[in-house]
Amino acid sequence: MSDQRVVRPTPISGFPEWTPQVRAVEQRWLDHIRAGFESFGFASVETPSVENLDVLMAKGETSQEVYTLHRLQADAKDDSDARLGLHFDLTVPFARYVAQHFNELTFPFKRYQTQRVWRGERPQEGRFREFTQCDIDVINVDSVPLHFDAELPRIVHRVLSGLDIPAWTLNVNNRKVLQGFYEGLGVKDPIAVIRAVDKLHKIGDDGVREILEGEGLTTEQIDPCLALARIRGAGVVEEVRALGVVSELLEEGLEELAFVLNDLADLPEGSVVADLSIARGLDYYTGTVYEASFDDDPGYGSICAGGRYENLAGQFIRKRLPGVGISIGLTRIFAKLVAEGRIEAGRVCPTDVMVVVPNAERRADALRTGELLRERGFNTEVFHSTAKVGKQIQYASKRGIPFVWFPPFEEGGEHEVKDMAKGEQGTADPAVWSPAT
RNA sequence: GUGGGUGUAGCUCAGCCGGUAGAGCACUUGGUUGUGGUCCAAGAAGUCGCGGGUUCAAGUCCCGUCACUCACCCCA
Repeated sequence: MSDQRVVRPTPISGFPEWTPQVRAVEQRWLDHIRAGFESFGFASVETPSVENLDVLMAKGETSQEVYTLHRLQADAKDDSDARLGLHFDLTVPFARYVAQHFNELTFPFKRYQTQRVWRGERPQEGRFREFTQCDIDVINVDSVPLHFDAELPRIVHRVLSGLDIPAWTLNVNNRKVLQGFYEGLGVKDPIAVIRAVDKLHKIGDDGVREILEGEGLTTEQIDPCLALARIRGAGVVEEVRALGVVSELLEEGLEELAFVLNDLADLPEGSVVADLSIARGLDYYTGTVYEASFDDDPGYGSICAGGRYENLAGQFIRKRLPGVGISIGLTRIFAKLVAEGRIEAGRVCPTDVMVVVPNAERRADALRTGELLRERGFNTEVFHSTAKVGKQIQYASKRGIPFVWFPPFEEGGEHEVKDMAKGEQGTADPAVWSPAT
């Protein structure tokens, strides 16, 4: 080592990265998810990593910590980039996208979008500043059929069931049920109640009661709110009605919820469950809401979430464009398995065959052999120098390459191939050889 | 943003009551001539996060700072 100064590489908190072995698995996941989305007819869309800040803030809620863009060399007066921010989810960019390409799209527009998003939060386990979301949304003019509210959980179920991950449950609720119920109780600020009840799993009944008392609710109001939040599973509609609260919005929400659940009745029991404690914070959702978590570790956070929103794109176009969407938190799920050592490492490299270069004179022949194998569909690399044969094989071994190819060491000699796992070696013809014995 | 923990070779860490750094793994080379995963031998590699202070002397004590990490908040 020289006495040159070195910039010590340190991990940047909240920006995960993987070894090739692990990345190989992640790529398989991505392929699987993509195929799952496409099997339902959703089309892929990709949007820039940045949006205008006023687009990102269109919701009016500045609760998200947005990373903004600026050039290092920009002089103090130059704020030409200051209006750009990295997107913190894919729904807002999607809404903008739909408004912008309105004329070119066919509705209802069904798209999937798998991209990284950025949030300037304090990272910790399962929570990142850069992570990948796999989003599917349906957006339509004026109204979106309720069938889509049921189709999205079905897609998620199909996709997640194909991945080797711990047991999870997708909880479903409907904002109208909560809001209608609270209104029926005469609560002044239903949103505040939704926020409080959303914390039920963490702070318990007493904690929620305390907050609600602070909001000025009476015991006669708080008790039904807590009772509502406890309702879960089959029979939710009847149980809610049994609480005796009446409101038009509540009834509407119950009917929607019942419709969705009924549509999903064929899924394995326990995979998609009605849970009236799910509220989804203060997001833009107005109807159906989804939230999935691991059964054995619900505190880890939601691994998949979404819902229905009325008119999200309304900020960008003078049309009513409601939608329903759901997002799989790929990074959060994947990182948990990586941390727990549950990812069975994939290949270090995609190479099927490594061709040995016997010596400088035979290199051209080795390259030709590599080309032939490649044309036949094998991922083939020709060793990068003329090191000792032992070194070359060792390299293949470390890289987990299953076959090492030996071109003739002398003009006119025979090719040989070695099965690294078995340690067996024999003559072979590169024009017809295949690893299946 | 608030509070706690940690910061020593590429990685995981040790370093007792202060006396100018160690292990394992990884890496390089060798164990001769065309063959890996084991073994043996040798070797290379450290601004002890950074800055300041106390001291004859600091990785070791004190202060500050940065980074990482955990909890809260919030969320995928």
